[in-house]
Amino acid sequence: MSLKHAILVLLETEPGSGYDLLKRFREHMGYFWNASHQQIYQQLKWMHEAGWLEASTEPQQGKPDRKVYELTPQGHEALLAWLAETSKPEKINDSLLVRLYGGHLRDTENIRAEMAHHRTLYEQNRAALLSIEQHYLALPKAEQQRYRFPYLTLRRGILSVEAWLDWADEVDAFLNHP
Amino acid sequence: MSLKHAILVLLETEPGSGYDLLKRFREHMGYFWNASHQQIYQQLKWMHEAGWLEASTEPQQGKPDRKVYELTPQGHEALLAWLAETSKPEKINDSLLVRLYGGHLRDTENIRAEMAHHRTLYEQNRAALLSIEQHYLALPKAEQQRYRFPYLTLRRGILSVEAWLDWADEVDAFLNHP
DNA sequence: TAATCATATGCAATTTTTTGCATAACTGGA
DNA sequence: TCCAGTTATGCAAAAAATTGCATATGATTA
Repeated sequence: MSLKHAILVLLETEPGSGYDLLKRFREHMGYFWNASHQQIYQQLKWMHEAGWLEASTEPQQGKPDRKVYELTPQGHEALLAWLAETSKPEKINDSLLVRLYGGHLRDTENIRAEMAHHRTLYEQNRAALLSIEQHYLALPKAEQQRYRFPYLTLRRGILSVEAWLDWADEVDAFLNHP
Repeated sequence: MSLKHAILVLLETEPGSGYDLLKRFREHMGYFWNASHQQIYQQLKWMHEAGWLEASTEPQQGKPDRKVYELTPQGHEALLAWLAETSKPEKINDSLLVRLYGGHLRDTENIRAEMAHHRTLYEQNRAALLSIEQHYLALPKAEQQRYRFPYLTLRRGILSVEAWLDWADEVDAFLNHP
């Protein structure tokens, strides 16, 4: 219900194309928001038709034209209205945990392998997030002030990934002492 | 894509009605799986038509009949096939963080109130999870062994909620020292 | 040199989820 | 006694997300 609003937040900071948004979701919001390119282009189309966004076409040689979107006053209004709403708690659907819940039906080796695979992904993710944090902490105070809210979301990502890894340690210990 | 499989896992442990499943999701899987009653009844209908489930109708006086579902051999097969698949990382879409990312457009009081509201929910959740854990730890060893996989998912819930609360402390400190 | 990855966009069909409505009785508290 | 909550199920429509397909070029790498 709020990919539209996530897009509004990103475009309010800086105008961009669908592809730009895809990269921003992946690079800066990967921990708390995920969207496919199809989803993004669909929503941009809808938002443009609804008058939330204005599009300007940048011709490029050899490649399809880049469509750069930015907020209209109506888009800005829609964003402020959404920010004023009361939010519902996050809806979590984590299939890894469903699969572990049914662990008695599985081979322990299979569980171990799945955990190891996810651990690798989480460790890569942690490294990426910590590197972004280092970059932020090296900024002058004025710049830090500017990115203070994105930084808070980054901290959430870091604490969350670390909690996952702590849990994975518990699971490994558990699987080794049945 | 896997509410069907979450239902299979629950029904494999113990047959039940749609309403039973709703309660089990809420009470035991609330941390990692959420589904509405409409969604559950729709999926049960599909799964029954697909031959994954067998239904028996328990007449009740005054109330609509209770339909108790249990796995057919095909349902069991579908579950095992799903458990053997390699799983994708969890898809997280957390609107609270999108809203915080755009915090510069908001009133600090509004952010504080939203955080306080979610904190209350997480604290209640933590208390509930810790109480289930105490219950588990009081069980005789044999019973603990039986519920070892659900217990691992419970630990995930606990670590995860605690990480959220730690983060909320950071956010509060941050909002008080701008 | 072939294959893959990154850039850049989009349609169409299907599946999944959400929202709104509908029914009906029992139970506990203000 | 009324009101809210719990038990118990479901349909229909709309919105959102996924999957599969389609196009086209430039850069890197095996």
